[in-house]
Amino acid sequence: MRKPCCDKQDTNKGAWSKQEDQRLIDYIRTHGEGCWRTLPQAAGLLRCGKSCRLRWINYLRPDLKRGNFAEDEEDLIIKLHALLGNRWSLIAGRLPGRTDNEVKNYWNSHLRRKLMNMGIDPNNHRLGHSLSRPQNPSDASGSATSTSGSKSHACPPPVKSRSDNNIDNNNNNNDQVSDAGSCLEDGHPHGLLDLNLDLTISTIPSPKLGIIVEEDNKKRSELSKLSRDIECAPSPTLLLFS
DNA sequence: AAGGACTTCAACCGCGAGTGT
DNA sequence: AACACTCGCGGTTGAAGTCCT
Repeated sequence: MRKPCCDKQDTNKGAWSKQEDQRLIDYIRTHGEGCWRTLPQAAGLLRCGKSCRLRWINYLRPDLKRGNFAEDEEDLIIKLHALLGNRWSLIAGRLPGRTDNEVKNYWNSHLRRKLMNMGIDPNNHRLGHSLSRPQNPSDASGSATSTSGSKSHACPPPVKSRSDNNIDNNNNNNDQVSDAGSCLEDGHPHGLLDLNLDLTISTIPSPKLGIIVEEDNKKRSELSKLSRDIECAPSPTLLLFS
């Protein structure tokens, strides 16, 4: 049924060359983002649109802040993960210059382990006792490699809902924000947590970022909406980092 | 110095949502 | 209403780099 996103035999795969990067940058500079399906041909790239989009978003965008995560960014990711679970794009939306892929990788390679070292279960942000039931036998040592890390969900994602619509789908529905075991699970009656949801590292003002800021505001309102619906016990990490 | 184990991160894949026809 | 198509997301993979013995 679904057409493949690209004609696989005619496309390059793997690492991008400098020339490819330059072509993509040049094209987007003159024509702007969007229409990823037709972009590769228009830009003279032997890549599928998806690949171009990913390369641009995760690597070439001029507003990207590359390099190590600052401590406040780490704290914010941990807080937001406690709140939102593995919604990397939402989390990244609160970190100017960071991408969902970057945040996801950083979580899996650094922050998971950091939390585990602190005796906090990175999946549900609770202290000790619930610390990782091993997801697979080989992971029982507790060492979190990035790959096994991303495979594991101590609190398995419930019904998979890609859109954040279920954020809006309120009330009588436990899986509002339950994937990856945010603090909303585990059946305890929770008191209302006074979460500070203005969880954003201040944005560097830039005219180029107009669209991004607008997008960010959209996500912010989603998040605020979410916060209204949330009843959540203070998770240890939220307490630790607040 | 060598090579195996482990870690990192760019890139790919498959799926679901949204939208147009 | 049903289908086709594009876009965006989260999970996963694998090459390259680093560490350890």
